[in-house]
Amino acid sequence: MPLNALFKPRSRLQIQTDQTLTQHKPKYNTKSARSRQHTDLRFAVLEARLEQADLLKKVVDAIKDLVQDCNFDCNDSGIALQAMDNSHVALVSMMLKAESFSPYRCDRNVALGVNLTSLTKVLRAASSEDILTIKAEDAPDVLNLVFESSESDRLSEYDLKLMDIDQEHLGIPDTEYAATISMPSADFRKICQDLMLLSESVSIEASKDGVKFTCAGDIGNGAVTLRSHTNVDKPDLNVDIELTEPVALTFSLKYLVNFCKAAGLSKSVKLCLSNEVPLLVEYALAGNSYLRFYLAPKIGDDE
Amino acid sequence: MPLNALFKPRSRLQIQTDQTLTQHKPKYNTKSARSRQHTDLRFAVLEARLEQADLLKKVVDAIKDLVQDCNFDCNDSGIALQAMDNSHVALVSMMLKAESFSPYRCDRNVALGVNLTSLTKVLRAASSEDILTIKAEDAPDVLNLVFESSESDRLSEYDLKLMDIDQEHLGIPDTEYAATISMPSADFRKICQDLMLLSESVSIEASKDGVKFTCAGDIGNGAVTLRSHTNVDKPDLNVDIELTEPVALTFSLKYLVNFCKAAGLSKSVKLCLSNEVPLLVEYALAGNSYLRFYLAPKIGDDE
DNA sequence: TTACTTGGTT
DNA sequence: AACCAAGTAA
Repeated sequence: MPLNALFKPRSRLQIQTDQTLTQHKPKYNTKSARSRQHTDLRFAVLEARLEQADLLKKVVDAIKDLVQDCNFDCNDSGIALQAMDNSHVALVSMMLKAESFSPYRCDRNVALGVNLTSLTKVLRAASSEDILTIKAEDAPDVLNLVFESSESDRLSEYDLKLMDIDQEHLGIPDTEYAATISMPSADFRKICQDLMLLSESVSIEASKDGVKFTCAGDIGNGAVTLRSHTNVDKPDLNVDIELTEPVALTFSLKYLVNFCKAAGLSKSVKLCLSNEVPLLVEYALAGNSYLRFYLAPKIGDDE
Repeated sequence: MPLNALFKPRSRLQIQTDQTLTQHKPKYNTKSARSRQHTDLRFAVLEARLEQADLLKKVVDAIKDLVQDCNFDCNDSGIALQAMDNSHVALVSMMLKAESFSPYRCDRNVALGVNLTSLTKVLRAASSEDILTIKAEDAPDVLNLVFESSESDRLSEYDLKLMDIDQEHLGIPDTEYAATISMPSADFRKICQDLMLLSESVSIEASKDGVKFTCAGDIGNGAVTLRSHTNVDKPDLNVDIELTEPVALTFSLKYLVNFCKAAGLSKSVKLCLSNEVPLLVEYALAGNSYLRFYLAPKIGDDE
């Protein structure tokens, strides 16, 4: 079931799937071809400094296989990104709050249409320890990224061309989930990777004192059960389950494994489930920022 | 611009490019087909022992994609190799001095025409830690390579058939370069690899206190600036610039990335630039040996 | 196409 | 030193 059936598009009709699929080649903004020397002289509407370039590298790494092109929507509260994958089964929602930067300034709302493959190429040039500053002008045709090595003996500056992206924006309702599971992100990744060797889909079953991941495939069946438990010394390793009613839903493992690329961003992951509603997989980041993935459940014959 | 226009051929006219291109299939010497058992009984004109087979492996790895067949010119001072790539834009010049071997003996000048792909196959059999001895007879039709494991519990012996190679030999003039840059070879490799994702060519701009590598491509522009700095503790990481006048030249990144395969041979690399003259990329090896690459700059419309 | 080996990165 | 990616060989 596509996500659109579960989330209502906020402003426009669903994008033609064909159109989405043929958008592989970036179509860059064709405004005046300003030479890069002029960048500094124009007024930067956005300027955001990230102590660790690593954060953006990992975020983009985690979503670039789901989404090719998308807008980074910047305003004074931070940088947001929302995009569906081509098949409209998964949705990525990223929020990098202003508090995650030091400093952060955005004088005017601006949408930066970025091809994530190109952004990956640029970010590859940043070492994880580099300090990253991103800048954009008003009505920008490039995104400016500056990497400084911590010893500041190297300074790399890249201008990434931007594109106009016609983006569907879904309204994501605030949901009271029937079950909310917190668990170590590495464990969730391991479970999904292990079960994917047996089957294409996994059933996640939340009950009062545990979560059970089960799958059935040609070569056999698998089931991993985690019991909720708390260790005050290592809260990252806690398995915590909040439940209003028991839930069992089935999801595509391919997507879950994909989401798990974000495991490097946070020691802990939160899974939120309710019947008839997409699964929410949330990685909390420092400064109230987050990376969220939504995945429509498989229902009926889909399984 | 081909290198021939910048370096004068020393003794013969330029090889027909077609001829060079059709020499892909090794044409082996067709002297008497002596059986390998006799090798030991004949007088070895050349005998050179290398403590680390690794050195030769890395050298050959670094040049085998540029050059298919070439002569190893051996005399009592060492083993030299000089060859242009097929397109005559790049030139490799290797010198393994006698001091780099222990021991080294060469009683008579001898040119060993080798197919580098074949040599790679043979060297693949050597583990990096092996002791390598190469031997050749007078007027040889094979090159004899012996690998001993350092524990000397394994002894591998290979005879590589040699070929007659009609080789152009360019005279490389001693140039006073306008700029000589020493920098960590790993950094140079990283910069070239990163920028290659954006563009086919890079401009290298040397000024008094820094080097700037810039490129412009379809997805955006990139610029990496290194400031010269010295750290007595880690001289390998120094960025040092000797300059008589500022220079800015443009080069093909494909070739530079290729040269950077040699980064494993030395922690440091030297870039020498002057206007109208090929770039020299030098990896210094132990015992005054070296591996040098020359690359013709892109000029005018080439950029 | 898959598995392994090698090299690079953290 | 361990992990991850890419290239190569089967």
